[in-house]
Amino acid sequence: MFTSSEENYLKAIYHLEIGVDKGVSTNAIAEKLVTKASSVTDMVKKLSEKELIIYKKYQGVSLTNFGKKIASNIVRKHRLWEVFLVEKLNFSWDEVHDVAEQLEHIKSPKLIQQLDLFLGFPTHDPHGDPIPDKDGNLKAIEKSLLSSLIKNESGICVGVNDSSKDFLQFLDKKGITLGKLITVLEKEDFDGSLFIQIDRKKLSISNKISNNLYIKKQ
Amino acid sequence: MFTSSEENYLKAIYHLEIGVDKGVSTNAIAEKLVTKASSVTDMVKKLSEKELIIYKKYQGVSLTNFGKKIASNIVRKHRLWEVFLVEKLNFSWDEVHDVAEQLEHIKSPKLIQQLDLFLGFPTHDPHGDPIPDKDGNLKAIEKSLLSSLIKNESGICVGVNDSSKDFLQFLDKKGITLGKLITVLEKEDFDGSLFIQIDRKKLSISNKISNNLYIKKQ
DNA sequence: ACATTATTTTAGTCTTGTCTAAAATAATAT
DNA sequence: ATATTATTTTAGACAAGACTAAAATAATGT
Ligand SMILES: [Mn+2]
Ligand SMILES: [Mn+2]
Ligand SMILES: [Mn+2]
Ligand SMILES: [Mn+2]
Repeated sequence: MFTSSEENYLKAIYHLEIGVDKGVSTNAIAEKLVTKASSVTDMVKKLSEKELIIYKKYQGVSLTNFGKKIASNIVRKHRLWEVFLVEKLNFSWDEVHDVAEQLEHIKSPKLIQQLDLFLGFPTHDPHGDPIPDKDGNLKAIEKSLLSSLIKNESGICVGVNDSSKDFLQFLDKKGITLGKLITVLEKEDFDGSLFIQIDRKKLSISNKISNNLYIKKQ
Repeated sequence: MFTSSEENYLKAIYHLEIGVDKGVSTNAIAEKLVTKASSVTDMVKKLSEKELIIYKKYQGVSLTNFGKKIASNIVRKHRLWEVFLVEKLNFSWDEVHDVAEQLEHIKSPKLIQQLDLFLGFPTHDPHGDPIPDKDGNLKAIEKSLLSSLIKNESGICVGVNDSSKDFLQFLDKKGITLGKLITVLEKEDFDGSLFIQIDRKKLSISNKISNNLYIKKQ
C-alpha cells in the first residue's frame, strides 16, 4: 500500500501532532526523521496528493482521518513487535526499538492479528506506551510524572517519557523497572531532586530523571 | 549491510546454482525474480563489484564464498520465519511464503539467534526444506520423489518440490501433509499415475503430483 | 560456413527519495 | 515600519533500481 518512507513520515507526524492544535512544522518533521526540510516538503506534497495529510504551503501539516488510521496502525505494529521481542525473545527494553522500526513495515494483516492473539492482546508496550487497537483507539492510562509527586506520596512506575537506550539502561542500573513501587521520601526544592525508596533501596535522583518517569499514583 | 534488492538477487542465484556446475544465466535470474534481463545485468555488475559473485560478460554468474554466506543467511531467516508463522501464529503452509519474503530482510543477528532458540532449533521449514545453520551448512535428509517408488513400497512424506499455494492447497484437500505414511498400492505404466494409501484413504494421484512430493523410504 | 535465432549487454529514460544552494515567505526585533 | 533572522519552498542534481529499444555476442540449424 505505502512505502516504508511514507509510513515513517506518517508516523512522525502522528507523534508530533499529539497535544498540539496547529499544524506540524516542516522543520519538526525533518528533525524527527533526521532529514532535510527540503526533503520533507517534497514528501509532504506526495502525502497530500494521496489525501493522507492536509498541507498548505508554509502552514504545516496535519493527518486526515485516513492518514491517522494508517499511522496508528504502524504504531500498533511497532508496539506489538516490541512486546513480542521482550516477552518471547528475551530482549531487554532498551534493545527493541531499532528492530521494531524495521518490523513495523511488514505488510500482513493476518500476521498482526495472530501476533496480537499470541501475545494475549497486550494494551501497553515494554515502555508503558499504549498499543492502539485496529481502529486507532488507545486506552489512556492515568499517569503522572514522578516529578509531580510530593513528599510521602508513592506510586507504581508505569512508563517512560524518554525511550532512549541511555535512559533505559540508567533505569536498569538503578533497579527501576515498570511495575515497581516508588515512594518519595524527600524532595529538594532548590534543584527538584528526589530521595526515593524503591524495593529495599533508597536513592537520590535528579529532576531530569523524575521528569521522564511516569507513575500511577496510589 | 545490503539492500533487500541485493539480497533477493543473491538468494535467487543461490537457489539457481544448486546442482548445476556452470554459471547462472542472466535470463534465469530475470525469470526467477520476475524482472528484465537488462535489470539483471545492471545488478550483477554491482554485486560483482562488491565481491559477492563472479561475473564475466556473457558467462553467467556464481556466488563467491562471501556471497554464499550472505545468501544462505537470507534463506535461513526465511525458513525460520516460516516455522514461526506455522508453529506459533497458526498460519498454514500455503500462507507463509509471502510474509517470509518480507521478514527475511529484517536486520538483527540477535533476533534470528533468539528466534532459533524460541523455536527449538528447527532443522526444516514447513515445506520440508532444510534450514541452513549460521555457517550455511544444511543437514541433508535422504529423500526420494514419490514417483520413484515402486508397487508396495512406502515412505513418510517429508517435503515438497513445488511450494506454490495451489499445490499445497491441493495436498491439504487430499489429506497429504508432512509426516504422513504413504504406500504405493498400484503404479500405472502408461501415465505414471499412482494408486496410494494414506491413513485409511486410498486415492489416485497423477505423475505431476508424485513428481513434486518427497518421501523418506522405509 | 553462414544465416537465423536466442541471449546478453548497452544506451538512454523514469520514479523514488534524498541532497545542496538559492529564492521566497514568515516571524521577530529595533 | 523596516531590517534582520528564521523557516519553508523551489530548482537542480544524484543514486538506486527498474524499464524499453537497440546493439552486440553466442548458439543453433542447415
Ligand atoms: Mn519503539
Ligand atoms: Mn515503545
Ligand atoms: Mn518460502
Ligand atoms: Mn519454505
